[in-house]
Amino acid sequence: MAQKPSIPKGTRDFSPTEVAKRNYIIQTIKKHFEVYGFQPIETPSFENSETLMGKYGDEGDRLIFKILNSGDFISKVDDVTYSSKNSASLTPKITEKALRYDLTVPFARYVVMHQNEIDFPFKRYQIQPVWRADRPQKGRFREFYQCDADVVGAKSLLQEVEFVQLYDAVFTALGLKGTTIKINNRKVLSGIAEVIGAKHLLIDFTVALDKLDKIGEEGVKKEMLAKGISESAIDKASPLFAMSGSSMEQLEQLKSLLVESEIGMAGVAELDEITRNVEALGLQSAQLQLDVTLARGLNYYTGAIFEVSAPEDVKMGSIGGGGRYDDLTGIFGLKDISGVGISFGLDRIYLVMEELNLFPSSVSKSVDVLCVNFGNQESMAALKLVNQMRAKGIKAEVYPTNTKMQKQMKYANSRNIPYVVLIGAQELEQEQFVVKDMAQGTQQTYSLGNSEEFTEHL
RNA sequence: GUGGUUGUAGCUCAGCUGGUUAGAGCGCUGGAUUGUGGUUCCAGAGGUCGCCGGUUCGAACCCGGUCUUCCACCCCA
Repeated sequence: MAQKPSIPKGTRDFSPTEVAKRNYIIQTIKKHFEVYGFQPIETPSFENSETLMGKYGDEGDRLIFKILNSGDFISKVDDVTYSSKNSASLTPKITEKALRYDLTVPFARYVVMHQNEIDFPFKRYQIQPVWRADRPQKGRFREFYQCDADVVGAKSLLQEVEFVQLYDAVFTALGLKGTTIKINNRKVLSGIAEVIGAKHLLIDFTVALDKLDKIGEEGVKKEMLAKGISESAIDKASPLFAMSGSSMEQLEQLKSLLVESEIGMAGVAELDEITRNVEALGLQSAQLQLDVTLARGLNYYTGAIFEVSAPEDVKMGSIGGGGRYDDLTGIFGLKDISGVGISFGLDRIYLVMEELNLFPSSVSKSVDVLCVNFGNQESMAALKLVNQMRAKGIKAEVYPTNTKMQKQMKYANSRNIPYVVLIGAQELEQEQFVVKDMAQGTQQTYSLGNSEEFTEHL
């Protein structure tokens, strides 16, 4: 019995047009990564479980796809664990491998393993799929691509400035205007937690603060209370809810709030330097915005935190994120290596560009030239011409069968082919070929012996 | 992982309180047009109503389960 085919939830097939559009984004990102001096690496799709587990928090562990061991794995489990029916204790005994959850942790592992071959500072980029056992939504998949660029082994804040410029350069090149690059600093968040006396509740505090734009001031306060943050502490933090004005103005407000906190002031100083330098260099189409409520990736970020949101009129989560992590490689035994990086969410950028109609029509063009097939003799002449064009790198093909012209023209039209070449009996006799410009509807005749006359315009 | 939502032709969607052969637009195929697509006209093909089970004389419609989509939470690209 034939089964109805399907693919797992949260995964997708990509048609030729979709692949072309995805490649267009990838090529643009790749080009800029390389222009900025990053070098590509690739890592395996799956890692040893212990490399990934525990690096993304409890929530992260739950979302990691585990790979079942091969062979008779269940007989190797001891009876106590087996009969406990406890997933948490059974899982590590039957799954030694897991699918990559992001590109940053595998990169940290890579750096530690190859530390003796690497020239620091090491600037690498990596464009590969990652997997998360999340419940899918719009713009949220179980298999998706991340495009990461990171620098390890350099503490200078110049890197942060460059990453902001890199974001701006890529989004400008893609024609994606009006993106907002939000920036914050983990040290500022630590400072605030310290000043209000909730140092031990930093994560709870920041996770709640992060929701300000979503659930409002009252909602945030309520959540903080629920997490055990005292009312007086929340009161002290209240200036945060009313932060406004330019980045510089907000920094001034932060300075007065954080005078007592050494770490907080260090964060303010970093933000100050980064924003000043970005402002001095200027951005083309993106906007840099200080956002003290931004609190992503706290499991490893230690300094700057970035998040990019799509233009306002598009409903989409962040299309990029990143930050500085002072000791990511520490967990793998390599101390004192600072890293900072950013990530582009290919699939979400795709959805945003599709919604805003930003893909150039040339992206989905399959070939440049299609020759109509009029029969054996004629198509041989066409093949000859096509070979000349292919030698010049022009994408050209001959329609494979001698069907009616209407059908061939329709085919060219629906495949978005800009030029159709006609070599029929008449043309063959006169050693000519006719080129129809599909967009204009115009036709022009060229000599078969002098095809350059046509091809040099392409 | 929790709560909800969606599924009808290739696509976008109609389909009355359950009632006979389930419709439209677009697309597709053929013809008007034997050397001209994108415009026009005519004709035609195409559907186990997501899947499994139940209620009923009778189910696209009601009930249960399941898969999928999307949404909120969680978290995140």
